[in-house]
Amino acid sequence: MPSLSSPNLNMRAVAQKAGVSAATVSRVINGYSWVKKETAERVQKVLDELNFTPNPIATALKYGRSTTYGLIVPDLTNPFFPEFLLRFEELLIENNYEILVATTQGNSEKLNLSVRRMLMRSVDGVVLMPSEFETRSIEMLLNHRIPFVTLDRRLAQKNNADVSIDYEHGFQQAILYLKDLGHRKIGFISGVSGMRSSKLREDAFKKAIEHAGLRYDPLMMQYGDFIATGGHTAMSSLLKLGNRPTAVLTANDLMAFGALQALHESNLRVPDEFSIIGCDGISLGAATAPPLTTIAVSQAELAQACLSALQHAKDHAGARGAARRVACTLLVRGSTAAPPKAVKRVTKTKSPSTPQKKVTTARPTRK
Amino acid sequence: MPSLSSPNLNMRAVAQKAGVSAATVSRVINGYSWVKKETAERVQKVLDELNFTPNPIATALKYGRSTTYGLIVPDLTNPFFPEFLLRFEELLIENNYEILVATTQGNSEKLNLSVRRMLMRSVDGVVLMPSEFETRSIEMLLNHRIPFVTLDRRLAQKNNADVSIDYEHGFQQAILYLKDLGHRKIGFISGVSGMRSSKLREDAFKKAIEHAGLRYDPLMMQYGDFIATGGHTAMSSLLKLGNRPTAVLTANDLMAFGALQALHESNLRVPDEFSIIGCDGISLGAATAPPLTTIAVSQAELAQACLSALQHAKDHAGARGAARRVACTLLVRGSTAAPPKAVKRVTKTKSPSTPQKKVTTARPTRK
DNA sequence: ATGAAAGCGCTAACAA
DNA sequence: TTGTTAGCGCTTTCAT
Repeated sequence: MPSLSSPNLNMRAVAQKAGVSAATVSRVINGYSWVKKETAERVQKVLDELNFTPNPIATALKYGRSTTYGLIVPDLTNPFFPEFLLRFEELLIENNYEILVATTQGNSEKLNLSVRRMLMRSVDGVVLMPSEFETRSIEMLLNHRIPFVTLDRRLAQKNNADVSIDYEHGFQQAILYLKDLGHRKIGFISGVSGMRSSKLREDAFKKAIEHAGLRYDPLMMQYGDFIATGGHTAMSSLLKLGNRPTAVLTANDLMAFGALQALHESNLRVPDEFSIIGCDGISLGAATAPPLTTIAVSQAELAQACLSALQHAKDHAGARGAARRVACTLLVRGSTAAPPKAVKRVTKTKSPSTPQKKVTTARPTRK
Repeated sequence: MPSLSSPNLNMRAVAQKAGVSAATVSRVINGYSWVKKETAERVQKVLDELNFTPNPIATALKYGRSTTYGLIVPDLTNPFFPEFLLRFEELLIENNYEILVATTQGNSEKLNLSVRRMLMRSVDGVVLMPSEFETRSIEMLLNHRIPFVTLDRRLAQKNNADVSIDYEHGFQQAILYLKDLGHRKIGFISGVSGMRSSKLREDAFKKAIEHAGLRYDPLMMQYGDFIATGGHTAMSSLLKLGNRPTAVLTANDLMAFGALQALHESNLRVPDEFSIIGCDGISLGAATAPPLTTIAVSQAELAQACLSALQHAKDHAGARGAARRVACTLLVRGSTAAPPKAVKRVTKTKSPSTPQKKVTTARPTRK
């Protein structure tokens, strides 16, 4: 059952109706070879008339490509990934590609299984977003010469590109913004300790702190788990600190939710008494009380970068994929304000290094 | 490229290695026909050794079935749907099925397109979750004899089953629970006016109110849009009411988030001054401040119901699918408590009809 | 009980 | 410029 209107319609039928051979129809559809203009038009007319689209399954069998990309994510419960999927889908349907989604839940067995599923379905490429990798699954991809893109691995080899998020910039904006508001003691809730994706954001945080001329205090850094409960726990610890921070950044939005919750339970009012900045820019961040200020990754850009990396790989089989970077920018919503007692010390630093207007991006705050 | 370890491995290769014909290998794999036990075992050994799985694309082309189900959802931004996807995936991978996901964004053009995509890929069935349907897309499915399951349509025809959520029970639990806490004025934030899915929950609400011996007041009902902003607006309206409610139910969790936000902005403390109950039971509901009490749908059951409906359709082609019901139960977290000034009027109603203990389900509250 | 052969719908090499 | 043919990997009559 190939095409839409009629349950049975194939190239031979089209060919017959147009008075040509199936091969010619194929040529017209794929735009290859030189088909006489007249013939092409005639065929095209029938094609339109019948609203015919070649059966992708037959093409997949014959030609090798399945016009399907795989997407392997760690966790569909974190809205970041569904939101990526959404954007990725938008891009792919334009090209009549489909997506095969698989979830790993941070489980390496499941990662292997997912990769196998992808191979079995002959995907043309895979976007690999799990936080932790495993050599074996990568090797399977490599063996089968399936192009793949990783996220934030900062590592590329043959048939393999990497898209990484430029946290440095986003974190710098965030820290400068907080500093301008008067914050001096800024904490950070990282992800799982030792995880590469945590490290990246930790480093960006430290760098931004130093870049802003503030002192990095290891006590201000807590580890979480990339989900809300971890953010909650980490924030509770931070609040117990003698010399506690007045503002906290988190390595993702989910943990910021948990942090918000912990603050609420401690009767600390956000943003008046405490400021929070998340990271990711998930749309639900607009729905917290107060709405979450966050370092937002452009999902549209991310999806585009992944897709073009995959397409590039197709056209340059065997070549090492380029590393691509995607920006992230501070999105000011409602969880940030000046600290309770604004630091009175005469500001020797240059006046607002990054004026809020400039920093605020896109989406309007609801307020 | 069929199977995992070696990029090229097909049935002929297996057959050769086992000293039989491809046909026999096929028979062994599919368990059909009577293959001599000895032969079967020998083939099986080679199969295991080579870790061979038949190429699903070839099977799809030949046999018609693609071992793929389609899932069409309205909105991946509402965690309810990714969470369903998660469960559905869990179920499907066991059977070596894959999922094709499509999003409609409430757009009927996109719904049509999605159904087309499904047809083109010869899916074996479709789970249709969009809030609004369009005859055309349903007809396409019907024409092609593709089994499909709808959600909350309460309508089944040939090759088509319906799974519906038993809101009545959940809403009753919620209302009784609130009543026992002392609430008498309970509001409701519905979905988009006129939408079937809104109506269902509205009716469940009204019924529950009356069942609890309370009076249904139309002023206490506001329409939202199934996303947070709508919940926010609706809650603001409700708060402006002269005789405002002390507790509010919402038709989904996302709107409860918005409601929570509006309450926060009005400086009303939840749950001390106002109670909120959502609907859906998305996991992020545990991460709000305070954690959201909600009427939780069992996603595992829902996924299972959809799958078995689809499987049933496969085995009984042309038959009308049965209607299935999935339960939902009150999940008490932290957004509900007695109203500010507990109603002193001597309770004539029977003592706590549904004690909280019994009502509270599963997941522990963080507190 | 097993094998040979045809064919699902498409494309690419080869012929014409 | 176009048509004929073979074959992608599998399943399934039809022979044997």
